[in-house]
Amino acid sequence: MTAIKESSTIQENKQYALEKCPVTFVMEKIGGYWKPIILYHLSTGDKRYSELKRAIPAVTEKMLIQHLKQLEADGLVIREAKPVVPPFVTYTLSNAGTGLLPVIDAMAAWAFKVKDGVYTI
Amino acid sequence: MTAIKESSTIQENKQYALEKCPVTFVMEKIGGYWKPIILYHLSTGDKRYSELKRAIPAVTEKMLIQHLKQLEADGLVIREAKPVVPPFVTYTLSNAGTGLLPVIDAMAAWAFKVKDGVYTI
DNA sequence: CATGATACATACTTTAGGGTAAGTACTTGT
DNA sequence: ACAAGTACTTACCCTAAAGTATGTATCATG
Repeated sequence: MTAIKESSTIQENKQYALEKCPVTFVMEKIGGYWKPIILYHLSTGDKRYSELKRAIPAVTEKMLIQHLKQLEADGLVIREAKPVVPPFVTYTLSNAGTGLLPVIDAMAAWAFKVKDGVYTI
Repeated sequence: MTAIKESSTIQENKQYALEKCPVTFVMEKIGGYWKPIILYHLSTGDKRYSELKRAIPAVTEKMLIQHLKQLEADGLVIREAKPVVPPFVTYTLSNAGTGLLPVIDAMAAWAFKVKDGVYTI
């Protein structure tokens, strides 16, 4: 999690958008290149850290946990660690995370409509 | 529209996410602090450039136009200019743009659930 | 004659987020 | 004794997106 400089216009504006705009609120949670993909992989059931890593080969480990930590902090996923060695950690969608799935479906539906030329963009 | 350096990992990854993930595809279109807000203001009917400017006081003109141009390039809004002086330009949601409204509604619904404590995050 | 309103454009700066590379701790297998 | 697998962490760099500031053309009005 990168340090945030307090007092920059960009942060104030983000704050403004966050309060004024529920869409921005959602995008704060699922924005970031890998978050939707992580959410997608978790939508079919809980996964170990290493399973996610293998499922998304293009992501680096730093980005993977960074996003997992943010998702956890935002209450979208639940981390469970068994105190064994080697470590055994699983990530699961929370209720809030599961509640996002319809949103994701709506987005996917629109994307496929666009790709199928329904809208003649 | 900022110039894009081709061949950077971040661009390759964006490309990857774009192809693999319809959600990322959507967020490419409506990501950016002001785009959802602009879309929202256009959802109630077409607006002049200056009306948008006044409706969203926190946005700078550079950002406003930049996002409007991107939305236009992405086929979400339609720009219409009357050849008069002073200029008279209106922006309207296209069919594709209108098609996004259910997505936006779904996002807003989730956001309000979260804020109402439905999910106990 | 200069000010205001319209709808932009453009050069320059800042910063948040993403990426690279390397290291940590602990155990099992060879 | 050394590599491999687990789940991370940390220091540093690079860039895309956002922001600042200023300029442009045209006409109407005081």
